[in-house]
Amino acid sequence: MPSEKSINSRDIEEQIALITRGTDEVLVESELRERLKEGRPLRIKAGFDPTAPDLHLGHTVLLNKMRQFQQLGHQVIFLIGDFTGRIGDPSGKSVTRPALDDAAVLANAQTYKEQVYKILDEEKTEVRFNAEWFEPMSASDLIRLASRQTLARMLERDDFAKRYREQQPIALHEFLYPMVQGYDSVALQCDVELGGTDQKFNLLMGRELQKGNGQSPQIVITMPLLEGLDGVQKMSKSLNNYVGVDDAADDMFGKLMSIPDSIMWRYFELLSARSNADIDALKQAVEEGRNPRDVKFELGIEMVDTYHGAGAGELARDAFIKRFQQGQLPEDIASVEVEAGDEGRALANVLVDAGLTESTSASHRMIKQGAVRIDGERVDDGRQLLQSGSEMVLQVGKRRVARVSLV
RNA sequence: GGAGGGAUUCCCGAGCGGUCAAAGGGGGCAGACUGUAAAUCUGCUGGCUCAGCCUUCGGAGGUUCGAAUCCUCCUCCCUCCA
Repeated sequence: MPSEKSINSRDIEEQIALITRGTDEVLVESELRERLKEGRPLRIKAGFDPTAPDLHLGHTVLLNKMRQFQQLGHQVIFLIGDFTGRIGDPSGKSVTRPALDDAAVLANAQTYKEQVYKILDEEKTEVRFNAEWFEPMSASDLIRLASRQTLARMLERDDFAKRYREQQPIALHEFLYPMVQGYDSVALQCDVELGGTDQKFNLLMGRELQKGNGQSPQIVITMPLLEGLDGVQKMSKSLNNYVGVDDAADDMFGKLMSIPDSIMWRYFELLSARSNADIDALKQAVEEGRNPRDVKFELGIEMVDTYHGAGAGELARDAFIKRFQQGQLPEDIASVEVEAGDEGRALANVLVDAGLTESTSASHRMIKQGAVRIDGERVDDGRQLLQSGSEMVLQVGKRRVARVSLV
């Protein structure tokens, strides 16, 4: 970590170069330059929704940028939108989110901290909750805030325009979301706000509101959204195409191996700590015939090392090779006890009891498709009875395995 | 406040009195193949005591031998007018 004096000693252009690296947009770069010249630690904000406490690699793109600011000696504010979370972010689906009670918000915040400090420097992070300034706000304050924008302006936002066009419902309170989020910047007197490209509208709202409150408008920096495992849609929990920072090492590695080759370089660019020169060297190697799979191994190893400690990556890779390349069973198979009763229990039901299938209907389907094995032997009858006292390894497909003992 | 349109299985979307557990696509899962859980091909995709049975088509009633399909009321959404 560089010391505080580095702010002044570092060349402004050098800071700009680091800050803009990997960003989607910096609005407005000239303003950023002016702000940096002031020579004080800038207040850098990024907001997070308290309803989704499990961070995934998509979030880390932003967190890495926050850390860079910390390294340059600036003040990073990790804002937890406990109040805004209750409104429900309009982006994406129109499903109303459940209201969270205070206890749940606090618990989520705690989870956030544990995960976030794998990347951010705890000492240099200010954690804030926006209920702090919104709870005391009166109805007249809120209406005054709402008066600062127009319907036409709101409908410029892509989310809203699209939903309006497609005849999807837009509740009025959703228009308040950008206003409220923008007001956070006023309350915190931010110099810079970071967010995903999908947040651009909300981030710019902060500028508007700051101007209206006599503050200099914050500089807005958007980071590209990381594509999920499918390589097309953005990484998100709801699309189930994410790698969680808390995922088990083997899981994390396996998920990263499943990304299409085409998206591999994007992951390197946005997630890897490697220098551009190193990444270019890897690209060069693949062009010259190196197996892209092996380069993907490198990516998996680096990510697992980052979140599970040095050395964990190589272990995960070895386990992956054994299991998927050589078809061996994983080393640590979960053990499950299933009650069989006096007459024994049908295989189809045991699979459900052991959590390997969703329903007995699903069991029968899997068996019909040749996906089920008992101790490595493929079976074709789901009605066969398994007697109590026996023990076996049950597999459904390549990924679901359990050591089952019948009692 | 008025007029009209709509709500279908995870999602989109057909169906408009029986042959509907409900077309097609997406997603997901499985099998084969492979350099990987990539790509490609094939199959499956409500539940159960699974060659049979049971429960689904916004909700509640009703008509009918029989309703996702017809009627009544309710809830929610969209469009136009005010």
